[in-house]
Amino acid sequence: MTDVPIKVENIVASATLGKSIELPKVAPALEGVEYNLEQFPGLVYKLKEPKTAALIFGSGKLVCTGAKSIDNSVKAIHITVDKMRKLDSEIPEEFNIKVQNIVASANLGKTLNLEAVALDLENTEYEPEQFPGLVYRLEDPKVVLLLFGSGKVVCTGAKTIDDAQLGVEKTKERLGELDLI
Amino acid sequence: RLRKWQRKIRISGATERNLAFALSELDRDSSRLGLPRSVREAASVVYRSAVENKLIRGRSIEGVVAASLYAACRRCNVPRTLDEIAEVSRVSKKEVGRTYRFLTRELNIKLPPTSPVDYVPRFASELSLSGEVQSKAIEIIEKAMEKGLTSGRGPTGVAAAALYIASVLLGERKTQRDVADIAGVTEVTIRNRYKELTEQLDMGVTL
DNA sequence: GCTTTAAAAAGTAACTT
DNA sequence: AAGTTACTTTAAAAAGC
Repeated sequence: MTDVPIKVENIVASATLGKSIELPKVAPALEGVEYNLEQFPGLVYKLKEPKTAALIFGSGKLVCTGAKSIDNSVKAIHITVDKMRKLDSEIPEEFNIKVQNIVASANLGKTLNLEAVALDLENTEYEPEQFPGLVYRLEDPKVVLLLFGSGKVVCTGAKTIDDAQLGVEKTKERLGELDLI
Repeated sequence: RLRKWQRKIRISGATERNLAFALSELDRDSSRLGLPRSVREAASVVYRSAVENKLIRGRSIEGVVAASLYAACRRCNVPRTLDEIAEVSRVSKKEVGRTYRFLTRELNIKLPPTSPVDYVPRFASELSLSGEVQSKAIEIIEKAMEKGLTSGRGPTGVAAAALYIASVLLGERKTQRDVADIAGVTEVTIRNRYKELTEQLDMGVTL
């Protein structure tokens, strides 16, 4: 019954369109697209709704970041690819999409004494000179959490929402076992 | 066989040359930071063990020296910030921090986060503050730590605010600007810590 | 390792007003 | 002194230097 609600803040997903793409050819279909091939090998296209950013590569692979739900990430990718297909009808209608990372935030409800957590909790890094959060690496699920003195937490590295949720719960449980919360 | 022998000589020659370079680099950084020989020695011990454990691969000697020195300063309780280390070495703050994490992990060196208390003597002497002010500042910091007022806050900012408060309380007032400059933080940070400490600890408003 | 994207947490910094 | 913007940390993919 640990039941700590988490909020998904960002989803990173990749798609493989299955066909190489001539970036200069599809670029005109994406209003406001940015591309400095000297600086970065992909096109950068920002969608307003769902508010996301897509990185499009000549290999036919694409990365979508910024969505707050898996549905929106998938939706954003399809909207972007549909526009590209208007200038390149060879782009398949169906392709694979894979969630690569999920960032979520949560509130443990109680404040934390980070110096104490740093001493007793395993696999942590805490360098307040550099960053106010304590870095906690969980092995199962394999996620990384940032713990703050306020009791707020950020969980990243999860591939599924369940893992992000589990990561937060296990962290709270472990803190409880060590009498740190 | 002769070839193998020559290679061995060449390699050990390079090893010695690298060690000599590392130690001269360490001397240069240490003197620029005004560190005592004991800290320099501690740093060379860290550096040598890094070499023995083959941790230099893929890293610059300067970077490992800087990180070793950063670690030694912390272990000897005479901390220098990553910015200060980066300033005197020719290594970026990011590189020093990254190499430091690598070394502490690989050499199983576990250092607790720098305590604001360790910055008090240095800042106080640069500000010409008395031992009474230092003691008072340390007392303030210890109370703050007990109440969890230091979690997530930069150690230099906490030390600076505590010294500022102590200097006012004991009639040796220094301006926030002077303290901020010595501690390497902004006046805004001192004010934020100052408010937090005076409000959440005892102290009546002493502004 | 770097480049580019997005987003949260909390502290600190650098500018404006 | 208040506001704003921006940078620190974490993860992950993409193609290439």
